Amino acid sequence: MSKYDGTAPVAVTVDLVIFTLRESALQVLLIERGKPPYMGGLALPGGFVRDHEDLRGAALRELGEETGLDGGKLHLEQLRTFGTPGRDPRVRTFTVAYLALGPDLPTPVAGTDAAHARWMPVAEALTVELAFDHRAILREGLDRARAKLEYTTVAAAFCQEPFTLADLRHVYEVVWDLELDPSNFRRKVLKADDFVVPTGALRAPEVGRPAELYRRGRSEILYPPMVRTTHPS
Amino acid sequence: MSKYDGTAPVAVTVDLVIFTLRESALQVLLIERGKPPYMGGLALPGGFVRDHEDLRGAALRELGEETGLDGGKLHLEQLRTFGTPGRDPRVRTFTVAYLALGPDLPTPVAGTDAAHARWMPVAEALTVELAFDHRAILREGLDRARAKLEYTTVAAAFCQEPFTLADLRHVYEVVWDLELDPSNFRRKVLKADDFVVPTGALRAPEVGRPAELYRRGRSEILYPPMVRTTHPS
DNA sequence: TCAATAGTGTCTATGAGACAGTATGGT
DNA sequence: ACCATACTGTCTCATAGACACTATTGA
Repeated sequence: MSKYDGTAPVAVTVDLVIFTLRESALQVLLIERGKPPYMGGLALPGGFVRDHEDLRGAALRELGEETGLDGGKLHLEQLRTFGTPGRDPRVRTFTVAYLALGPDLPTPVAGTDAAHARWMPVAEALTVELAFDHRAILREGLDRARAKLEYTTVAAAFCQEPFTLADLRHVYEVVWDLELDPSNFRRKVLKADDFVVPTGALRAPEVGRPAELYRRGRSEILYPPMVRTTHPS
Repeated sequence: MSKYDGTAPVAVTVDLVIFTLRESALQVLLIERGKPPYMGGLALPGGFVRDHEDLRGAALRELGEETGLDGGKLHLEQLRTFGTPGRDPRVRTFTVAYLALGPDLPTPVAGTDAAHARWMPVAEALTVELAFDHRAILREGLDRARAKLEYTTVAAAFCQEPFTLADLRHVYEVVWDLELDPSNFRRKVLKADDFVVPTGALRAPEVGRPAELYRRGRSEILYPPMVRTTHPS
């Protein structure tokens, strides 16, 4: 039996991997750190969990502070907890990572905590140096997002309502970095139960035939799943 | 900017949802608590994360202490972190839940921390009262295990090597609580790339034709996935 | 021989990839 | 008229469910 009682000083934080689609690229929100350690370096947004706050609540609060947005409208899910000793040089810190997905979010507003926040394409963010173990967290967020497009309807979380099937297809194409056949994609999405619901309205693009508009349906799972591989043999 | 620095007293623990197959039932390891709170009540095994230990390491250590088994041979993955204020009446406690899967594990040995540990069918464990929020954690562990059988090869983690395809099929049948067609199951498993590898040996059952024996293959993902629904239409 | 389980083969329905063809807007 | 994109339909192939059939053991 250990004499351990968990009273050694530890800190618990939440860190956010916030993805959006901007300019046909998957982008992640990063902040420039205003204090040590890693002062001036780039990091995922996040902060301490407060006394009477649950984990999701802390994530929602940080989301609001960093993006100026009502987090209640975004998809938010817990990713994983990171707690390797030494990941924060100051004190033993456990961080509960969250993944947030949303449609083209506003550029963070000056005069708030988010003043030093900016969007960066994920492909680029994975190559630059990030504070702490944030690169690994980002990597896991990306893997999770990619995987979840397959068997859930979260792709629609990237779309501003109402949206066209082409909008939705672009989400898959950008996140998975491949091209999908428009007609097969359409057949699959419309056959799936309550993935999207038609509004009856149309949207005229810059060129070409106007497209039907949809909203997100009630279903959270996508069955049969969308397949990423063109015959993995 | 918050004046918060995370120095309020908090504890970080790991809790384990350990599943095995015993007597054709999915069972979970529970301990009888020897101290308050919930003294005498049933709970998931777990304990404090130590100073120089990472989260997975803490989970492996607890696994060894509770089951007397080398956790390195089991499947172990992080489930989710629970930290709602008040979930532990003593102090703000965050618990990182882990899911462990293994073949028919030994009954915990007396004279260790595991002296008050016992296996209980999951169906029953979900109906009895458990300490803290352990029922919710157990529920998530079950959901995760069920989901992962679909698109990963973890089902084999429940089988002692070498095993027959019938053994493997029983895992699916017990965890999913349904019956699968033996021949279609066989075709699917053998067609999947490196799910199982033949040993060439046979095992004679109590009755019937001897079955070919297999070991776990290298693949962790199962593609195409095993489907649970008989045409969800 | 029968009972019981392992393993093989086949028919059919469904769904995905490929892609031709039609519809509807702007210029 | 033409172009670009939305949408529809069709052919083919791969895979899953259903299930008949054969194989191999012990009683």
